[in-house]
Amino acid sequence: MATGRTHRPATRSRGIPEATVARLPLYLRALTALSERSVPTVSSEELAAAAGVNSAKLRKDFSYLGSYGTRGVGYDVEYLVYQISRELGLTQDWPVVIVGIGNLGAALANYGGFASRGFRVAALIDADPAMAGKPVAGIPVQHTDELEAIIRDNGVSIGVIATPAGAAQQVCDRLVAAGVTSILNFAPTVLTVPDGVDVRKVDLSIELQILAFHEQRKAGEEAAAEVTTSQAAGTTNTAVAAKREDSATDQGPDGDVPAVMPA
Amino acid sequence: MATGRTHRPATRSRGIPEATVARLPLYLRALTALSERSVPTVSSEELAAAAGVNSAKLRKDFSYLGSYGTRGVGYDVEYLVYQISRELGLTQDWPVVIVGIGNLGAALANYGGFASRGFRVAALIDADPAMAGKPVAGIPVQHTDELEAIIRDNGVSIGVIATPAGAAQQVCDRLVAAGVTSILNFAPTVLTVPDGVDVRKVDLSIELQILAFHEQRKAGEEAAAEVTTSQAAGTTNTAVAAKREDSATDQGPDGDVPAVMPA
DNA sequence: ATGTCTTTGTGAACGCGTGCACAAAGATTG
DNA sequence: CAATCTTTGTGCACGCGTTCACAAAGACAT
Repeated sequence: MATGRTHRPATRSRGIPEATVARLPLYLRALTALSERSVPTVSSEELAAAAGVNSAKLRKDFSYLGSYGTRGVGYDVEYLVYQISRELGLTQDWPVVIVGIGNLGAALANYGGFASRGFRVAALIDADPAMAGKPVAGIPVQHTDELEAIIRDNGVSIGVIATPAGAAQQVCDRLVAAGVTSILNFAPTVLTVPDGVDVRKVDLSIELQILAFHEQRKAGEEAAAEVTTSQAAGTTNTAVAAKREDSATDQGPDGDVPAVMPA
Repeated sequence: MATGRTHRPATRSRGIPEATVARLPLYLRALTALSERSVPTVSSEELAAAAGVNSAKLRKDFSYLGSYGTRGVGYDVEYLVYQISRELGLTQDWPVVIVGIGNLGAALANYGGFASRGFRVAALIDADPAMAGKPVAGIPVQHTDELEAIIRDNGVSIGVIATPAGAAQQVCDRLVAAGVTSILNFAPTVLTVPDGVDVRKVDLSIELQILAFHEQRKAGEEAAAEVTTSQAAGTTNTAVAAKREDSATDQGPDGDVPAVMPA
């Protein structure tokens, strides 16, 4: 179901599979919650349930990081939090710039989870001169002209693009030329980047379309079932077995306000 | 380039792989752009380049829909737009509710791409009584108390959750109980839903953490390379071969303003 | 009609990710 | 110290998705 798609076919980081890397933040979140409740240890079974994954998968994931568990007991929560944080590079500070301060950009700037885990909003950038100087989330918006200087002076390597689709590639090119090597793209466009630059995309429109597909399929099956079984009673089957969502592959929500691209 | 038509409607809709479904919106977007430029046909090679995927993969994807291409010519743009739209269920109207009208919820409500492709914002719902009646994106916000009635009266089957993490599961339960069977979750939490309900999650925090991982890895390799190769000249390799991002799997941005969950 | 050229559609091989099932490791109890 | 019980770590098999490579199909030229 979900997205979580890997981008590059190759580049098996350092032995850690891409699918595992995508799940580490999930484990980290569950572990942090346990840590706050002062739970000392967890079994793979418990943690897997909290993260919504298979316990065998979780154990295999952790095995790529090393043997941090104790048989018969489980995993030490604090220790695991540290190990995963370190593996994900969250023990260091990551200055991030957000380009395109429309509705979405502002929402991202205000997002609390940003600062909580090593990420720091170094600057907000927008092409509209009228926005310049106006504070958003306590940070004054700067004009696009300053982009290169901002990247350079703050040592920014991660950029978030929340511009309309039409401006995304251009912004991307400038970010990359200025030294950014990781981009999180919210604009509904396929970005072309040089080798060595990572791009992850988040596309609302795509997510909705995927849901619509399954919704349509469900409706079709329901109709078909209704025909074959004459008239069964309560067709509205309300919650029976609980199923957990699984990390799917890839994709997400999407662009900004005046999206140029249609779908 | 004439377009011989030998298409069979090929109702094979049942066996479409999930990975293919996730790419169809991508193709559709590229095709729509071509359509607006009045391009009559495209080859798999051209379209694949526009969508950022392998051409063989694209052809195989289309083969699941049926034989809509013409050998020696390519695919008829308009026809393909229609077929994919139909397959994705975009030829019908999908009323959607957005729950949690904070920064993110408002951004989503204002998002233009919503209406463009079969999706219609049926209602905005928020738990804050002060928000009730206030128009956002031209639509008056309604109180959570109305949730069940709204779902029922509008026949809503797709819900978007943009609440803080702490409220997400509760909102989800109410949506599902009211009849929603597809959920797009922006809150940083794992949602538990009954069987038959689809959940896709979009988590900004996770995306950033994945980028940080690769960024750290790149920094490490760079440092290692620097040691081995003494001092090579321009370490700042600026754009050489263009590599396209690929549809990954899963995941995305994230929650709302006052995110309760840490990471 | 025949031949050439382009592009599709797909058979087959390969690699990654998932989940089962179990042996090994360690804690715990007596 | 021995027996028992719990939980990890992983070998293995299976299935999905990707990619290559090519035969078949059709357009186009002569």
